[in-house]
Amino acid sequence: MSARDERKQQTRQTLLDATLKLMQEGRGFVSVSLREVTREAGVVPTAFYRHFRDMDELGLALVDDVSLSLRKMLREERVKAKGAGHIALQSSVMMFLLYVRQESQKFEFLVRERMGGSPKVREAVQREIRHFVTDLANDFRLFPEMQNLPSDDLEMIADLVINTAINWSGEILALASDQVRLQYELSMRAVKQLRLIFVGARHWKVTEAAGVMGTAA
Amino acid sequence: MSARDERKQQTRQTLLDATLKLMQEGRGFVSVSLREVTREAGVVPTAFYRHFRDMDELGLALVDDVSLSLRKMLREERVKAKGAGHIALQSSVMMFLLYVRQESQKFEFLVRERMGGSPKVREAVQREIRHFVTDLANDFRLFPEMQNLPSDDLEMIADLVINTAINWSGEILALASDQVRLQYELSMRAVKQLRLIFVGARHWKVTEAAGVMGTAA
DNA sequence: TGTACATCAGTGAACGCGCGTTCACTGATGTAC
DNA sequence: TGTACATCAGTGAACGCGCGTTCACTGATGTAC
Repeated sequence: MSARDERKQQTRQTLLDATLKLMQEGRGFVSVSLREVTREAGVVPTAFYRHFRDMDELGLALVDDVSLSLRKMLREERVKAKGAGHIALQSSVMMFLLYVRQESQKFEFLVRERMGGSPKVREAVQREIRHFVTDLANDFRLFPEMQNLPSDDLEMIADLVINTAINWSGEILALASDQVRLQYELSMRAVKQLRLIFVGARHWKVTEAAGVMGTAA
Repeated sequence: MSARDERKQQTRQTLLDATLKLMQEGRGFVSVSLREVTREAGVVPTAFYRHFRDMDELGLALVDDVSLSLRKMLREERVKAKGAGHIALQSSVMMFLLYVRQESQKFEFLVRERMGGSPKVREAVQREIRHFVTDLANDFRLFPEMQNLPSDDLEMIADLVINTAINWSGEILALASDQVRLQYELSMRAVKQLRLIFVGARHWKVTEAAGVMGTAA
């Protein structure tokens, strides 16, 4: 890659970073303007078109960027888990929530744009999330307790786990960094929720056919 | 209420309905302009100020409006469940999803603005959702299987159920009305997920202290 | 290696447009006597 | 009941502003010989 190409990539990255920064205070992607992005990035508005056709194209690039670094994180966790020979739920959840706060811009983007105002970006985010679900369902096959569940059920459980984790992310990002007490309580609840799901999974086959829950007094 | 007041309320409702209609195609609340709303409602832009200080105030009114009609629906379901003496998970989930599709504008608003671009509206939506969680946790006390769980755990489970249901809502609204097959599959998965949560809840106390899940090969 | 030309990332002026908000207004409805 | 005045929901013109996009440009970097 030539020096010119390198500087072009650098500017491109600056535009992506500028967008995430502008969204940091809770603004949605669609409400960030092309001119704001270039202003934040320190280039003239027309320079934008050297990199993206419009804001939607930048949004799709952002989805790629963000989900790439998330996949990297998950791969490392997976390697660690294999090394340890088991998954420690509590520490996994804690690690995850710390990572969310550390990479808050990226998670805020994903969480917000999952249901966000740009249809194209929204679809791209949902596609990536579905990918994460499939990956997790595959990981479940390594768990002895889950090995004998049908693929459908593994997907169903993975979907529940991923969506629940996205929820935690949204909630922890809504807390200020000095609300330590609330952050702790959220973490504890998150651990319990994941544990509950796994308890449900462990007892799944036996009760699958039951269709009624409880009888009121 | 005088005839003038009545017509004022009518116009106000027209503005609220116009906003929901404009958001129908997947647009976020913040991207809907004051002028668009008045245009859709058939009044002049300045008439807006007779009803709301700005769009955020209209947004908060919309949250009230929407959560009021949701609460009404839930109250009716609750009465039915008490009458029947039990909760049938499958039919409850099916009813819920049908209701989501029937009241799609309202649910789309809630689901989108839960993490949406207007901080004030977002906080109001999250407050309402927290309210739903508390209500559901109270309902759980009527279930014999759950009566002996501490309040904390009931809240934790209610939170998981509500957030999961919001997820279903978002997903079913993303499907076109002719994607019947996908809607059916989503419904089946939803029933299973709720059942899994309840299975987890039934076996909760016993395993609460466990901290490790599985052992890899 | 040195030169002449091509490429192209970023510039800067200009445009038309929809926006939120102000202001003075109109005329139907409500109120006091 | 009839009249005179007050209220106020909705009107219409006007404003300044930031927006996305166009265009012709500049000058540093890359390429061919």
